Amino acid sequence: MRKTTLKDIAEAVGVSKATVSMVLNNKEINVSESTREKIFNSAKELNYIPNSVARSLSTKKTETIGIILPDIENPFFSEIARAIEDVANKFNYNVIFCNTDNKNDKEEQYIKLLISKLVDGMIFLTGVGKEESINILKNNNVPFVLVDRYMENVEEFNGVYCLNEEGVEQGVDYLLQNGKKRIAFVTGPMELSVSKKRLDGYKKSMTKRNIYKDELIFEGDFTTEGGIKVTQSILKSKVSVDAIFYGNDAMALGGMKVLLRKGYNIPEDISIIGFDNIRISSFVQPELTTIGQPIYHMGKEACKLLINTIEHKDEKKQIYFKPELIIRDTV
Amino acid sequence: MRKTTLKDIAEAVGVSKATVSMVLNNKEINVSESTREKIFNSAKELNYIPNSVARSLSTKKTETIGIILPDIENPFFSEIARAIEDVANKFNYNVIFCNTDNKNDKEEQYIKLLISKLVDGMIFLTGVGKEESINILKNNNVPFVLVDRYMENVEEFNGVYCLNEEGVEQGVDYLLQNGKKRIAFVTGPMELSVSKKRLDGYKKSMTKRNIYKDELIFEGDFTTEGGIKVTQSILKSKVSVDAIFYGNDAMALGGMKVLLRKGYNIPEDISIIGFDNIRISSFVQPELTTIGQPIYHMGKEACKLLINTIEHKDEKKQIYFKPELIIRDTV
DNA sequence: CTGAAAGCGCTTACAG
DNA sequence: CTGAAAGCGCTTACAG
Repeated sequence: MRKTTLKDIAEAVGVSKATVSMVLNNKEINVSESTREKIFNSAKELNYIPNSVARSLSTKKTETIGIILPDIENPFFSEIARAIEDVANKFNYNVIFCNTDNKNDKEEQYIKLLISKLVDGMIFLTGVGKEESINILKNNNVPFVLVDRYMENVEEFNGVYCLNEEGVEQGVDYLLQNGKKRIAFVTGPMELSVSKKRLDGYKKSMTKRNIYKDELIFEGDFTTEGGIKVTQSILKSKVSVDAIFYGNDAMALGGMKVLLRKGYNIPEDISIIGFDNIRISSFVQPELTTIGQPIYHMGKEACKLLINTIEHKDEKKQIYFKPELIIRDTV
Repeated sequence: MRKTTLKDIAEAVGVSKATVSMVLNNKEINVSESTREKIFNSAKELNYIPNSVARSLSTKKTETIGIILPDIENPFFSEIARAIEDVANKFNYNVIFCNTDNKNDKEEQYIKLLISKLVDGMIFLTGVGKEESINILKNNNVPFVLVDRYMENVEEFNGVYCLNEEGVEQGVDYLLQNGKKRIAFVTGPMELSVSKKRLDGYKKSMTKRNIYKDELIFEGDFTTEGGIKVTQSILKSKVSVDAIFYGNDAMALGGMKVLLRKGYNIPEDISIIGFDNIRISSFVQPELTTIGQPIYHMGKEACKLLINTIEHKDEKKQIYFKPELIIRDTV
């Protein structure tokens, strides 16, 4: 059984394909009420499902946006992805996700794939990437928005950002207020611009008080497994610490697990603070104190911004969000 | 700047579009080595990115598969989604995700959308859905595979299943071996076939020993928030229990959180067991004892099965996985 | 060795 | 009120 096409309906009703197309797309045209009705009925009867590939070829629009992210399994990204999908859907767009694992070559490959699929725009949830990628996008005139990806000349691009430095400063201040002095900081992968920003916030705060020490810095990888490993090596290193500031919640969760298991009481023996406020962080015991990003909101705004530029070609815009200290039980 | 097309290359090199197309697609044709080279060079120079929408219109293939799932934010689904994407990618397919929140109308809407986009096949990670959906797929000749969606006549469909009943029986047995008698069971939403299967396993085990009681059954919703709520009401209900078997890990995590917070020791005061073995369940303290599904493996096989039917139209096949008791710290 | 032509299923000026 | 025709950018028989 062949799929039904516009032509089938046109023949069934006895009008041209053009008329059918315009009627089904609710274009403002003069068609008698009776043929209009016949067309709709016939479409229904024949179970017509329009071929949007054909449509896209002629309109150059696909109503699809591409999302480039490191790993959909990571709760931060699945939360933000969900937000993006929700608003995309509201505006009748749908979404293709591409996991890059923060690999540059994968990113470039996916960008080309998405261009070849004629996506109407892209959102980058990845903090790495060469100029090269951006150039491909520019050359092909595809609108895009960056999320927390810091570039040289930020005003040239649509972007949604969180004030990472300030967030970390808040956290360090809070730890200090609670009498902590030896605050370790666990960074994300240092090739990510967001890792740098967060570390900068820490350095700034600590240096200001003359208590900054290189030995308190540890490099993690933003995963829970990574948080476990780095915490084990902190313990092994014999560096004395009374608090650990993890660059994100996923690592903090791993860290808590290790510490609890080794018999530490949190926060009595050691304080913990994270960054992100992913959903699960309030579902563990003790609940994780963290610097909250408005994750869902950021995703929403990123998607709105993208759709706006797709549809109205507005000027470039940057949106900044303020992270917020979420006081729970680990400090 | 207009995007470059086959025609541009053809003109630059001085051959026909057909030749360019065949050369770039590495078709077996007789072309002199020199024109072949010229074509590749020109394509590179002009930054040619093929228009796969046009390609799809003429080939009727999109190299895209659609995934229907309840919610990408749910760790179980993001894990399995990632698995699917990994193998899809290996075979040069890519993937569109659609979140249905287990709503029938959303599912139907997405199915039509995906058909209109000419996806080559679909994977259903959702346990609800009417016959209707399946009929649309059949009528449009789109291959699909079901994951843990139990239908009347299972042999008619490609499917990947986990032996849910047996898994739960194993868990109950293990609890019994550990001297537990008053084992509460928290189901998922009862409209999901997988919830029913798991409850059946529990009933079977308990009835066999004559210790089944209706009052020990509670209905949850498979989310962590739901696990928190249901656990609070179990505590309030004053039904005495010495173990809680949660229908999935997400609820078990919520439950553990509530119990720990109320001062219960796990497993001394109460035993907990989950189902799924999502990644995070080994990252909490105490580590969650659970019935493990081979999540990644199931996703992989589902995707392989789909691609196989897309490319070879093999006969229908069902793959069954055995869940496995993962002994950790909560029993 | 290579090209002309038809076709995939739509949309969109244009014409009457 | 409605239709004929061109075009979107590819692929694929077919012809020579």
